[in-house]
Amino acid sequence: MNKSILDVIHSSAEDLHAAGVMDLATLREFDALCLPPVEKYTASQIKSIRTHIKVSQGVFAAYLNTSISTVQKWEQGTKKPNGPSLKLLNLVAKKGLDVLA
Amino acid sequence: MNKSILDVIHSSAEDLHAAGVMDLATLREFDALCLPPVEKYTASQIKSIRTHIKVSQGVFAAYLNTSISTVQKWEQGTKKPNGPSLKLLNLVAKKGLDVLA
DNA sequence: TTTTATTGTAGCACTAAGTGCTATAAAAAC
DNA sequence: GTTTTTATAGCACTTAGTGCTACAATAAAA
Repeated sequence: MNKSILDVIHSSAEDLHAAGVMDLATLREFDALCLPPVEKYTASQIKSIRTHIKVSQGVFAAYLNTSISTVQKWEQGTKKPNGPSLKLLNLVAKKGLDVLA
Repeated sequence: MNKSILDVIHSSAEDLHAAGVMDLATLREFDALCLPPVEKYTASQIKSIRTHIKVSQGVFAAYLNTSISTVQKWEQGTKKPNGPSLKLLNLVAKKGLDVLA
């Protein structure tokens, strides 16, 4: 998956929309196709994401709006984060905690 | 919950950190306390969030990194979004879809 | 207008994530 | 050295998440 190609497609779609050739709904479809792939993380990677930010499991859980127990199980590998949780982890890993504030 | 008070606390904590009086970990604790409360949405409210953005259930699901089936059940009231999902819905409702891109 | 394709509704069934709780250990603060 | 915070480990339960199917409603194309 070449990101630059997706970027070109994306900006082209935006231009078409700006020119009135493409409606908003269709533009959104293109946007969805150009969404960055959501990475999966191992237990230790999840822990790394948190420790690099220097927050406790409790604070991390608060930002993600989940329970301490859940964060613990992610980091121990007992349970794996589901789709939306993974999305949040990706956001934090790539944009920092502040995007969730 | 008065948001302006939280804002004052938050910026005060940031100042203390900038002055070297408060360490990063403690600052984070304050940040977590000042996190905006995550609102719960009814089924129809969730649908409104999506339709206002003018995206299909499929596109919406792609942004949230969840399944179409799940979005449908949220909107039908069959199932209720869990913590992290609610967090994402709040982000979209308050900041728009682009924060997830 | 009729057909075709997309989008959304409704319900069934299953699995695993999410959650709470407890006890213990490790680390940090005092 | 003591206390407090933070993290680990495991048990038990509930329900969200997911896929699949069939059908209805809407939109697009012929």
